[in-house]
Amino acid sequence: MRKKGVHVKENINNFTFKISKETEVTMNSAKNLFQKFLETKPIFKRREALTISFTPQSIPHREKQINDLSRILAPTLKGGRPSNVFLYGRPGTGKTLISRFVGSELESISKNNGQNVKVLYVNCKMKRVADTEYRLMAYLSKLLGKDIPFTGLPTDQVYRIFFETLDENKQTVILIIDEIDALVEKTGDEILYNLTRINQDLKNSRVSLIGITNSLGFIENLDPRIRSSLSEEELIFPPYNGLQLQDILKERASMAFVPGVLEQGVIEKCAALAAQEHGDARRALDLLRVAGELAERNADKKVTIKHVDEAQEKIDIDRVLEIVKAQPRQSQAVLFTIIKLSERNKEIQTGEVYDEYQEICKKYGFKILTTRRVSDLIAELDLFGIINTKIISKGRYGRTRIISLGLSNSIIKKLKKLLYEIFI
DNA sequence: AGTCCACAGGAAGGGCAGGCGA
DNA sequence: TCGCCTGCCCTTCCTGTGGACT
Repeated sequence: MRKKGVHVKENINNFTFKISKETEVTMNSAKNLFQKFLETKPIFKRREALTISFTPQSIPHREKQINDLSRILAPTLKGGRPSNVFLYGRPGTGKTLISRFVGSELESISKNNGQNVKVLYVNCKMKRVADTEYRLMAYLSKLLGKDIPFTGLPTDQVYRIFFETLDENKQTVILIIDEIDALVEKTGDEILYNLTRINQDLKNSRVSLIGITNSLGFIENLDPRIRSSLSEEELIFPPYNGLQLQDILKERASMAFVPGVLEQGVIEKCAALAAQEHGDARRALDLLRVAGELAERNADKKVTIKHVDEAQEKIDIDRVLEIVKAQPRQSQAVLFTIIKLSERNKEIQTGEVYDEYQEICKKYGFKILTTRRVSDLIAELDLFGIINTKIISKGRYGRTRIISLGLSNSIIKKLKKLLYEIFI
């Protein structure tokens, strides 16, 4: 006898199993979705052309920077040591792309010329990879083919291993250190002092540094000895304007999309939105890629301006959710406290946050941290752009941070749901 | 002018985990 | 196994701050 709401579905590959009516409906809708997806004409031809890891054959509106950097690195081809160089510019202005692009060109030309040139790239914002002195040295040694444990060795030994590995062969090494300001902020500038003096300890090899930073004031705060040797040459990367971003997007879109799928005005809209974000080409590419993905997901035939608007919101939500998911539990508890308080008041003070935070800790069984630590967690959330803070003085009633949420209502709603799920 | 408040934030160090070499 | 090293998270202690109040 058949049970109510359950029936027997027979023999897919000789298996017999029972499924409920509800499950059958879900399976059918999934089947329909896959079918619809298969029947829809593809939108993307080469999606990766819209990702930041893609290196295009040409880079519009950066001819000057490419020429300047090439001129600085050219002495390598005649066995000389090029000057150390510093690249400045806002995010998404092409610093990383161009340094890697010129680096790989240099590597291939030097190979043809019988020169041994190696370009090593490291991003100091890669957490747990290259964000401390030890890890940076270990990572660079690994790039040179020498594995060093994650921890355990004295730092001077890690330096020694790196130097020895470097000096094993006669070669010129171009060391690209991206987000160099993040490294110095965390570990101090001693590491840069050591790196800028690296050639004094090498017999066979030569090393040149390319430092990359978004922070224009970074170099001013360095020790003068490091400043003079690190920035022997400097290149500035100005932000792209709307028209330049359009050129970049048109070129990438022709590689990424099937011809004719982009509605009139899509590229212009992505470029305009990214131009508002300080001319960030990365943002423009993300917008176009996500708009395409949303159209593909809806099985739409064309990418429209509506998709770009949706992409804009999706990127913001995803960014915030990813950051919050990656935070330690205590930081999430502090954020949860701020969200809760902001439902009552638009502006909150540190003291209120700490009082409410203690209640939340008791409720969810977390350890209560000190005010000092919570103050740091609030500062970190501010740094991520999730909250906005401003230090004010209330005269006799002390100094405090005024805290507000810098997010739209839809993001706050999703964030609250996410934090509830994590805590329960 | 001096005092006071409620913090901000720097410095030092403790405790723990992960890992190495002897 | 033990001593040593590093990174990380955290606490404790301390000084600094700036405007209202006395």
